[in-house]
Amino acid sequence: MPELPEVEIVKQSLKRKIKDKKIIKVVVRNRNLRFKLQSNFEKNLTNRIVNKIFRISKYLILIFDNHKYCIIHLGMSGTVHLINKSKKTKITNLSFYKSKILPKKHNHIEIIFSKFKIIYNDPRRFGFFKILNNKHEFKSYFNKLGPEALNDDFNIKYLKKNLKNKKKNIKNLLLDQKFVSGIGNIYANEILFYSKINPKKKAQKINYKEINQLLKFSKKVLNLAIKFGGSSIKDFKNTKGSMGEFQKKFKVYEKDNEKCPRKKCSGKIIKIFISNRSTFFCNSCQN
DNA sequence: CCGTTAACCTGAGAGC
DNA sequence: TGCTCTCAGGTTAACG
Repeated sequence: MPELPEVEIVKQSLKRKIKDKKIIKVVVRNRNLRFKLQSNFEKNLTNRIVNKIFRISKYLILIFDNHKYCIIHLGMSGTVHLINKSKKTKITNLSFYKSKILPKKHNHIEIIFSKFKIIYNDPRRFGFFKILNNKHEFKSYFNKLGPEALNDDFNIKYLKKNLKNKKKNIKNLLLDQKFVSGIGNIYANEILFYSKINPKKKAQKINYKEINQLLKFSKKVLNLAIKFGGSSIKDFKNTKGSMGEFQKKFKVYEKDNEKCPRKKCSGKIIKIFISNRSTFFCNSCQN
């Protein structure tokens, strides 16, 4: 699920449900996520009240009443499900996989509250949960991340200063979380299309006009995706408006062989691989 | 220091 | 039907 907009939607949904609620019990079925789950994980969460829940780039962060932190990363295939205890109804289903029924064998963690529970499901196990003991650990954990794409410190000054010495292509740079955090493969492709920049272009050759375009569309595309509830989210209830439909707005992602969506462009969307990641762009207007 | 590649995992879909 | 191969929204250790 895991680019910034999808994680934001998960956060919003969770926040409404679990803020100020007490965790009664934690059940772990498989500790072998991307990093082995800490042995004191269950103990650290049990009987804790969730005081705060927020997001940093692609990470979810919970702060408990004892001032400890739990950070969550969804990896490639991690999904969070809220299930009401009484009716056994699934009130959210943030599902990457198209199958309606979630394979139970990948329900690795259950966090149980009094009236409902949260299930973490992750077939590929690239996601992880980690307890941080205090503010210092929290700060040092996140200081390796670059500015978040939606934040004010991802700005013209930052790009002017930091693009000129980068020899790698702009697409890889947008995916580099140490350079800018929150953007993943879908939105990197989309942002470059809107900005009319070839994904193979060397970052140091990005000119001033393109810097402005990149900034403008990074923020526009991510905000629009949040507005539409992220991409590929199904059965998403308890939210306002039409949600989880941004995949219908894709301009280039998985649109190879289609005509360029720009009316005045006669180009075609082509697919290439850049560092083993699928890359989609118009062979005419993204030069 | 830099940039690229391989590796971590499972499941879906294509091709034979 | 079943086998093999490729690909998937992420990150990072290891390498040149």
